[in-house]
Amino acid sequence: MNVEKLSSKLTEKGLKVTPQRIAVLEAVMQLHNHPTVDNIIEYIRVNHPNIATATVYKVLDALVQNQLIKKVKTSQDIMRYDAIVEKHHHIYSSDSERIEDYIDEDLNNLLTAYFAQKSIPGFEIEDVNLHIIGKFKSTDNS
Amino acid sequence: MNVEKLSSKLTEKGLKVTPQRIAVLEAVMQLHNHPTVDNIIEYIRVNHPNIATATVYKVLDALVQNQLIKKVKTSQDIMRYDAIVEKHHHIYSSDSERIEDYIDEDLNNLLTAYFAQKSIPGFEIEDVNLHIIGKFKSTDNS
DNA sequence: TTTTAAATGAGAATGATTCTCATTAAATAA
DNA sequence: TTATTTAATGAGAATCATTCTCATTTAAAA
Repeated sequence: MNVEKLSSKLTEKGLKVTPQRIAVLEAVMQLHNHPTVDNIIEYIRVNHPNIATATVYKVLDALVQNQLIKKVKTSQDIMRYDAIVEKHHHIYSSDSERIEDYIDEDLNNLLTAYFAQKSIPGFEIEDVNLHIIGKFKSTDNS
Repeated sequence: MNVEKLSSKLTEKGLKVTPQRIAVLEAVMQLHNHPTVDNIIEYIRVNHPNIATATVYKVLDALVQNQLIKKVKTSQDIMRYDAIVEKHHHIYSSDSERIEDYIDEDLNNLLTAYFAQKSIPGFEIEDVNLHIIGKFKSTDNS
């Protein structure tokens, strides 16, 4: 995604367009493996060596607030981020920190239908997503 | 759950039975709201004022390793724990840190059936659980 | 342009978690 | 039961991710 498109995403949300915000947004989009803040900073500093750590954190917060990216829930105390806004689920490795996206329209439909029919008393559902835990069999990356 | 039962849970896993481990296990079981480590320490120190912070962390790790409790995935950088071992899902408040358990046998069956029929290439599923995000309507606690 | 309000940078501060290591205690063997 | 062994605990320091502060800079509006 080019700078113009990234800029317009920010503008659409009423956010000021700054080089730092472009860089962070681009980084989260390029780093497909649900990057940590460290991953993001490392990526950005190649082309943008002076960006402050606190700036990256503040930009990430702003992007999350405006739903341009999402936080990924983990069982660790470091935060990870996700640039995919399309409805999807996550596959978690049980023997590494690998997290993959899982897009499955049938599953979405199944869950939507299920909760259309079965509501939870005292609770208004806004979103549901499945966490799939297991082991990646292949050899390439884990 | 009494001390004998808690002890035998530890023994079954090959863990030494210590007053600290009993106390931590009991705390996580008593505190039903997916407590933070701080919640747990505060609870324990009432009857056990000298337990060290590091001990609580170490005991929690040991209990998680031995599957007597579970870590709860969150979008925050503090860890929360869950003493329920029964298969269940989680309801997350979108406007507070409240997390509730969601037990639904029909949903379990639906998901099991779905993934019995539809496998994920290169991945061996060990567990799936649903995260339900939304708003609690009631007034009591949120 | 000028103004204004917001974003950034640098480093200090915070706070959850981990580490270290001497001491203590649980489980096992005698 | 007592001695032995091995692991767990306590205390506080250390670490590390994240947040805060505030002076400076910059984007966008006037």
